[in-house]
Amino acid sequence: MLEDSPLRRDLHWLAAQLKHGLSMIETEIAQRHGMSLWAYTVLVEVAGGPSRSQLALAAAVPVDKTKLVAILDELEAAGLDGRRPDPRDRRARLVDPTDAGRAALDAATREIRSVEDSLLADLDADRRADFVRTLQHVVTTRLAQAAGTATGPETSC
Amino acid sequence: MLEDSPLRRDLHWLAAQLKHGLSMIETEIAQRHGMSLWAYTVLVEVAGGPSRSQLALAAAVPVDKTKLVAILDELEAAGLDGRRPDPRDRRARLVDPTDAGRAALDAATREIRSVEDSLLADLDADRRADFVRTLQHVVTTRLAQAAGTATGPETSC
DNA sequence: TATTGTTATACTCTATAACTATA
DNA sequence: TATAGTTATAGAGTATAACAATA
Repeated sequence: MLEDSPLRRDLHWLAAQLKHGLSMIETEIAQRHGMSLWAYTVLVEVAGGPSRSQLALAAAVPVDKTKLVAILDELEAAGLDGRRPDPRDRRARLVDPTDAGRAALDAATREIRSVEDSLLADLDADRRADFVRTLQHVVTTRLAQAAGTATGPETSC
Repeated sequence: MLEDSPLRRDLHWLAAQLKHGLSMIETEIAQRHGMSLWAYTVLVEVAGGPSRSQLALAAAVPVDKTKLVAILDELEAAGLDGRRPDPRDRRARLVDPTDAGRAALDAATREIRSVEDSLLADLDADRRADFVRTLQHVVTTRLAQAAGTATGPETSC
């Protein structure tokens, strides 16, 4: 047998637990505001940038364009966003949030940030900043190298 | 709109990226040693403890007992573990690794640890220990509180 | 009657391909 | 001919229920 690693439970297990736990919590929050977590993720992008076509939106999230159709249907049925034809290209449809959509998004975002903040609340400011910075570094710099081109679309929710 | 959070990308997104990236990498490693990542996860438990029934194994991983059947079939077909009847209860079957199973497990584990270690390799020892300790703390202590009973079985792979 | 391992069934997600209307 | 959006189809993965053998 191999001797014990310094990582009691490995990084993969820890990341899976954290992701799964946050998914559960944030799914509940999103649903309380009338959205699935995927719909919340899309609405963040819809409200966070200029009016865009569904294709541009799909590239930004990122999510498959065929899946985006169902998500936008859900948001539209809940009155949280709307589609209108692009006057310059009648094939395309521009997506915009409604006022209710912006309100629901802000409320849900406040709750989600509050939960994520509270997870780190018992760390002092230095350790907390260090932790987040290190996690960002590992994900954006080291992981991209190690995984090569492996990390495509469809990574969350 | 809400003002920017100190988390550029939120914790959920970072955790999802890390988990997804490690899944891709470790799936490739496991398959190079003749296993799926689920089979590797089960084999870790099989080789890491005493001979146990499938039910005890399913509880330990954790994974559903019906799913475990298929995973053990895969391991058995690859010659990495074996099932034998429990002499004290003929309903139950005890699972043990073969010599080839232990060898494949050790080799795969070495590679997986190497990848996980290399992700943190450019951090000095203090920051690295701090990061892992904080992540373990957040997952095992803070997250369990916040998620309540939400984190059931089936959390990884 | 309850439990172990197994098989069968249904359900959810996702991935791919095909279709329409415009360009 | 190519592109934007949509719909339909197929596949993987998971969850639930039912079953045979044994306790």
